[in-house]
Amino acid sequence: MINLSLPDGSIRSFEKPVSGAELAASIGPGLAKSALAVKIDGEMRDLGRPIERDAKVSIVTSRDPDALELLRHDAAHVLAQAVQELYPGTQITFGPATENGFYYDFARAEPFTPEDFDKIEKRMAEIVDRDLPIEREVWDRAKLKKFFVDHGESFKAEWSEELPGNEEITVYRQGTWQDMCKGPHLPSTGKLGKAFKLMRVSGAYWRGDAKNAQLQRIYGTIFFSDKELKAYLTQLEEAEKRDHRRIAKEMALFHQQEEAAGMVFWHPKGWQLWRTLEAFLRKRLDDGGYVEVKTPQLVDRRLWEASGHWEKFRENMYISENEDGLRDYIANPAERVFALKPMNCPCHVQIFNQGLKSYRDLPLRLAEFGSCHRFEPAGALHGILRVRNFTQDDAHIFCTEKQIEAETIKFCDLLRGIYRDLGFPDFFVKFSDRPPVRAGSDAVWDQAESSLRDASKAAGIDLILNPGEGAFYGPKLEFVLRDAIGRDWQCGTLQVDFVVPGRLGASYVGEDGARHVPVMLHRAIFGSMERMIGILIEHYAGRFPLWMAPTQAVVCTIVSDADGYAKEVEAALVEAGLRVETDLRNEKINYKVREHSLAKTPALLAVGNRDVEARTVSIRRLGSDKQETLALADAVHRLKEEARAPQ
RNA sequence: GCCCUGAUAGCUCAGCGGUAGAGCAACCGCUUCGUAAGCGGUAGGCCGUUGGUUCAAAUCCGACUCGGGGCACCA
Repeated sequence: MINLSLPDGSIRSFEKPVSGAELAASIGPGLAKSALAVKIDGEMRDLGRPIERDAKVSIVTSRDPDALELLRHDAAHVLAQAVQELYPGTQITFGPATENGFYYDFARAEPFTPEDFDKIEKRMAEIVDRDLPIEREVWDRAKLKKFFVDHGESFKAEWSEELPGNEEITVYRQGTWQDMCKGPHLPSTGKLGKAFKLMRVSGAYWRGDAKNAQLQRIYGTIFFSDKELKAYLTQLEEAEKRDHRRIAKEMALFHQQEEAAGMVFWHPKGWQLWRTLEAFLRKRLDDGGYVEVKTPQLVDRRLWEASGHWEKFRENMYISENEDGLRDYIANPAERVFALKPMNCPCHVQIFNQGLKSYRDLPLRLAEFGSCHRFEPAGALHGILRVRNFTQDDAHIFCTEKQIEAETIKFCDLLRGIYRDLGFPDFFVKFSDRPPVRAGSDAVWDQAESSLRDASKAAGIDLILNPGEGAFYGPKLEFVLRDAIGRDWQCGTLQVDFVVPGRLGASYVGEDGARHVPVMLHRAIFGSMERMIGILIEHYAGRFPLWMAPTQAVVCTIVSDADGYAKEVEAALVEAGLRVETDLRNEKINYKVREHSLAKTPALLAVGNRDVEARTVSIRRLGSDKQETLALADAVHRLKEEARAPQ
């Protein structure tokens, strides 16, 4: 007797094992039809497999949040089948579901182009119409290897060899096509539906390694309904409209050009935004007990050798010619060679090292808006989100081991407040531990990792583990914020470093009168000014809150008779500290409203003859077509209050 | 760096073997108007660079440069 308990609490008993499909049919014909899979004690299984033991079961339909992943994985298989039918000789490799859809990686000499998509989509639809049953088979390892070798599937053959020996190896068959796969899958290709679309083709490496063969990856997405697919495509269009490069052009914030690839030419409006954010952050740092410093861009190789950067980070550094102008530092290793700083930490240690420090000086928090250069591969560059010259809102906290916890808590509080005030109430934290290439002994890493973990716990922060992703000198916390359309961006960081201070000879005199090496906490909140500005542009779609907006208000005249008064209004707003422009052009108010609205100006102040007479202004706020007429002094007062940066 | 894709006026884009096009912006007039485009005119291009095919190339082919989407890398 097998007892299966259903989500509603009822229990169904069967004489012998039943399949998920039979269970669904026993509950009702509607459910049998919409059943896609079954969850047995929370584990998703094929509908056709017998349930052999007592368990909590639930029938998975398209309403189950986990069903989408199933659908997408199946779509990847159908894609692969369609491609192999259309392009014989193409090898299959992997094809998982992803967050937004699915992909499948193929090996084929001829490139796929987006022009092939129509054909492939049609064939996929055909396979859906064939409604092929999807069957699970358990295969013997040797048979599997031979099968793949015989069928010219060298990648699959390679992979089949490496599967752990104790695992059951399953093959899923749909019609004449099959793939080695763990499953689970839908009962038949007909369940897929046709709300799918192939999105793009790109390169990918076999097993994610650039040393391996290059495969062709076809991306697609699928939903249970056309309506959801359409909504997703609309959302993509929305995201494209928010693209910071597009908005930057529209709002004249900055530009980039090939003579300085990966760097930014800030225009007046963009630089104003930068200055506003820098001032906002600087105030918080001042209040938070930091002292600001400024250190050199170009620093002798010897310092980078001492810090370990020359060894661990040199590939990413810009190396200069030496002092005498000799370019060939390889032929003249004794000559002095400089490098543009890729990080600020070694320079901050130099400041720490000036003069004898006592434990009474700790914690010492040295902050810098430090401009760093890193050589990034051309393909990695992306607008101002990924650049080669960026300005870190960097700081290094020199402290004792005992102070790590208190400093971590203090930092998390500071960061939380800043993210909230920028408009990002939600963030999460990743914990990255020791990477394969690193400096420092295992004992030091053990200590660093456990201090950081304990301190995070004390700060009330939940950590998501991110193994092997730490910096070469220490483990780190990475703060990831979520934007207005649900995308995640890694910005802040806190890194514990027991290595670099010692290497660079930092020490302080302790209570015991002996010399000790301080711990250094590397930390950033924005991460980089450039990147944060890019994120803010996309988050707000250029419609910044008043305090951030480069131009906060434009005074628009309705008739030229109001020109003199408009200048007076402008002067009053400037006097109140607002960033204002005046539009005296001989254009209709409709035209001016449209133009300044498209330019995303937060406040428009229209003045006509009535306003000249009554000393009023009519305010129209971005995003609303309502107007409000106020006495000039009231309008100035109100805007001034609202334009104040969050305190 | 690798794969796909693209490059035409300041911007957005059409043209895809036969004399280079539109809208917006710019400039010049007219228009003074109360909340998302008033009217008319003028000017603006080595069709990314470079080889080739052709009677003829923005258009077809190759190379290169740069942009975009991914991969890898990463703040």
